[in-house]
Amino acid sequence: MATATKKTTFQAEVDKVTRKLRVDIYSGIRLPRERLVEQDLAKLFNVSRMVIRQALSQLDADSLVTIEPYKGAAVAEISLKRIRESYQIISLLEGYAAYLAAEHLTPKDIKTLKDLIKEQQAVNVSDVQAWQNLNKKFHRVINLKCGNSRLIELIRQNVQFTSYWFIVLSAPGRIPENIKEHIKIAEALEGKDGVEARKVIERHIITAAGYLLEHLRNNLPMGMLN
Amino acid sequence: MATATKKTTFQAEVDKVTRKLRVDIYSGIRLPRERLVEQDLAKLFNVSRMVIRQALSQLDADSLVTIEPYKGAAVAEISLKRIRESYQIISLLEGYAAYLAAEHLTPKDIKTLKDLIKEQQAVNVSDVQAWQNLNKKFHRVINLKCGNSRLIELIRQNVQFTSYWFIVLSAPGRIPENIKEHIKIAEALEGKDGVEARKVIERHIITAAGYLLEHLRNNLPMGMLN
DNA sequence: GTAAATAATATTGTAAACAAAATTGTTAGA
DNA sequence: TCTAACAATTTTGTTTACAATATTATTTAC
Repeated sequence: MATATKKTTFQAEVDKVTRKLRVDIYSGIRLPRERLVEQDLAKLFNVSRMVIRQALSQLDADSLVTIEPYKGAAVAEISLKRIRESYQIISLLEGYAAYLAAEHLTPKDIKTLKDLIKEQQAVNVSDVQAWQNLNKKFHRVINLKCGNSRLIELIRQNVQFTSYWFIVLSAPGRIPENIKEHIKIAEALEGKDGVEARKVIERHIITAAGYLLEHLRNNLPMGMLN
Repeated sequence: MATATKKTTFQAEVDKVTRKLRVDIYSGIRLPRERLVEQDLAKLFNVSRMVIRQALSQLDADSLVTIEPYKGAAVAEISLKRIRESYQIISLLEGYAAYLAAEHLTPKDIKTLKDLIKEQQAVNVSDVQAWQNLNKKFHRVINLKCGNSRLIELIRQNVQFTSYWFIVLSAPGRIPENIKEHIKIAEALEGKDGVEARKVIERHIITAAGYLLEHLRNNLPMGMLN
């Protein structure tokens, strides 16, 4: 699967189901502890039970669901500890990617970053989805130029995490500050100052995580976060 | 699987086969491009074909084998690019782990590190396996104290890579230098200087990777590395 | 003899049948 | 009414049989 280029129809179905379930979990349509019964899902998606089993197994590997023998799959719970750890890792990986990318980014890339910042400034504060997309695009432009394909893959895997509904919903208050930091990052990269870009990105992400955790502590019901 | 605590006998068999195949590949008993035919392996290990399928699928996720639809599994090839990228990531992760661990390491941990260094100094230069083990132990003591369980898991996954036979075999020449660097790392950590420990570890690993790549370029037959 | 076409075989992919375990429901006894 | 034992049902786990595809061998036409 890691390198698979061709796909069988079975694998295509698995991918489709996996993606759909992933989105459902990230967007809060399926909540933590909700049971995921194979036969039900098979009927729902009109696929064989083996497709569902495979999909659930993948989501388990992503820590999005938990599987217990003879008990089945359930949407995984989320802990503050887990969130803290993930953001720490993301800041490390993205900071380093920016450091590496500084040498590879073309004037055209810098232009793209600046354009994205303009778009971000034009976003309505209440449109968290739009902000989320532009934020991801900004970081992706940088990450993709780091020159280390495995690092790119690692970032991709870890960054998915930030699509969780409770994280997206926590964004609005800090959008202006985030944009200011994006400007600093773009400036550092334009000057090919990888060390500075790294510093700013690491602080950027850790700061965001700090506010996020504070917000979650205050606003999410006990039991939601285990 | 990620969180699975209890295991069914089927899963136990899968794990066993996976481990065995992994060791065989890392140790060079099974070489790149070698086909892994399900039925043959099933007979060899005295397990059902599905056990083998599952095991191969896991190894595929680890990039140790490649699977193509209706063609089957084969031991994955290794590229210099892949090696370079992996070491870059390991240096990043372990450097950061050391930075974090500096605050958590106890005097007892420091003692353990110093004892390991003494053991390393006593190792016979030709006993690469012994050196490899002591080297891994040294780094593990530090990593385990970083306080971020996901980072520990990430390191565990990426570090496995260094068990490849051609990497282990490349070690002997640089053992003394490595020990000197270990001493510097232990000193930095004893002084709770996380920033310094990080710097030394990053340089330590990148330097080792540089020599390794040079060595491989000169000593491995073309076609071995794709 | 060579190359294309076709058959035979080997190998992987998938679904469906069956087995094992957990969960729920029911009954019987106190 | 409560609990313990047991039966019924649901759900997951695994094997097995078969289908799909690729590979190799064989035949046939030139």
